Amino acid sequence: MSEPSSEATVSGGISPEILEQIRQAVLFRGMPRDELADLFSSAKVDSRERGEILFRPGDQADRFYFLLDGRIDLYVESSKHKESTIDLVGAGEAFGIASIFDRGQFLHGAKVVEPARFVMVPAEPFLSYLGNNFTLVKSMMASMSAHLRFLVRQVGELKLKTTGQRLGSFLLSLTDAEEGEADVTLPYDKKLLANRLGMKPESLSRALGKLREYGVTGEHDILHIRDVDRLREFCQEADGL
Amino acid sequence: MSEPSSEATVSGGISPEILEQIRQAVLFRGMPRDELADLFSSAKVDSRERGEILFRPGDQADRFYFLLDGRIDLYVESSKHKESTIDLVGAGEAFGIASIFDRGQFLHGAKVVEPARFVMVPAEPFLSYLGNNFTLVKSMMASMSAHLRFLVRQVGELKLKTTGQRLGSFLLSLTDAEEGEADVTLPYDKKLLANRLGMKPESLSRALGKLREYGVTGEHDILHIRDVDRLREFCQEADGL
DNA sequence: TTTTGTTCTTGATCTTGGTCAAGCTTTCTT
DNA sequence: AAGAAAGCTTGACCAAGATCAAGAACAAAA
Repeated sequence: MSEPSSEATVSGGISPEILEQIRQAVLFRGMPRDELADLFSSAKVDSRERGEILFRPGDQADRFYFLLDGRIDLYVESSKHKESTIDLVGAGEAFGIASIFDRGQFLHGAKVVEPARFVMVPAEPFLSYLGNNFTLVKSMMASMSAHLRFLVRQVGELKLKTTGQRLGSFLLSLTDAEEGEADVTLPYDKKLLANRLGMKPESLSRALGKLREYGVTGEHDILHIRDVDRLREFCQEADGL
Repeated sequence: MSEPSSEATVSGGISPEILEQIRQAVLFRGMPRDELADLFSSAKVDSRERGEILFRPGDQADRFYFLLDGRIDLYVESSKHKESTIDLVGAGEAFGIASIFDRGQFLHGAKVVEPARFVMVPAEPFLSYLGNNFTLVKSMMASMSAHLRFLVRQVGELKLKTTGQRLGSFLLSLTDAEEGEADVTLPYDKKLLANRLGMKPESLSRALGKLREYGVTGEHDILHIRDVDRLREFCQEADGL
């Protein structure tokens, strides 16, 4: 199920439209257009179908990616047969950047789960460019710290929260509402979501059932939270609390 | 059980001996002595007893630490009553650095588990110094990537390994041996280790028992691995493999 | 429309690891 | 040395979630 496979669509340079899209991303926000063009001069746009693998954990990390469209599953594997989703990245996000600083090996694999169009950026010119641009350095550090925070949280949640609480926390992360009611739309299908949350699809179903007691209703991928506070309280409560 | 508490030992500047010790650490390896002295000019040496807390998750991150002696537990908390160890740091390691890039808040808390002597470094002068030193920037990025790798691995292990496999992987990480037999010494007591591995002390005991079937013997904190390959195989095997 | 395949849910059962309780060392106090 | 307090292990039980199996809802294809 899925191989590196031959290239599907490769267009040479980067169009101004795409550059503009990149300039909207947190990481490159507001960079001068010409510098950005320079930085991405050796980048390539490409696209891949569902199931294809961009790189595996341990592959040589001489490049990073910026996702224009679709969705990518970042995963680790324990054996050939079992893999676990670390994060799901959507349009407008960069991925694989941290790996190029580590030891030239990708920390995780990347697999297409929704047909994806992306920019592939070679590491070398990028690295030498970084030396002259401390602003970019700082935003990269901030971005890496945010990833650290994300993972630190995830480790904490895996260790001491139930399936219901993990799902609840995830739902809460989808809304800006601080109190009262809220509607959220699940950003990807339940099989992916289950894996992302470290559980089986069956358990996700049951977790959703349990949340009904706490005011979460709805069908398909659109859910209604009757009381954000109430749900938050449930998600934070420890057993003997 | 533990409060920020008043300062125990605070000596003004940083002695040349300590600077030399810092210069041995990965992060600052081989930096010119005078630059290092400059960088740490506003740092302070301090020490704290077991149980004291250096900072809590969410505290303002206007500083980072370098541990000279002792041991620190980096943790997250789900409620007031439950906390989970993210990592245990030992002498010669820096901690809290990533947080200062994020949003000025510590990602995790830090609690002394073995009487600790450390250097506290204010963030501000450090940050402005970074702008002129790309070498340091790169080693910091590498260090943050290493942390990311550590956490990515941990998430993967928590999601798809059993207690026995997690303990086995940890033991393997303590030895350089690629094959044959090996002796390892547990670096901290079993209660801490259990929490670090995301399980209860009772489960750690039983996990150790299970590993006996795979050639792990010994008493107290000194263990003998009869065959590293055999253990590694056990740790990587998925159920249906 | 019927067929086929996919996603999601539900139920029954089993495994893992947590909880509670007891006992055994080892170490620290006094 | 005696007592107290940790640290560690073991056993009995329980609960959360995985697994297995079946069925419902829905979508794409014939």
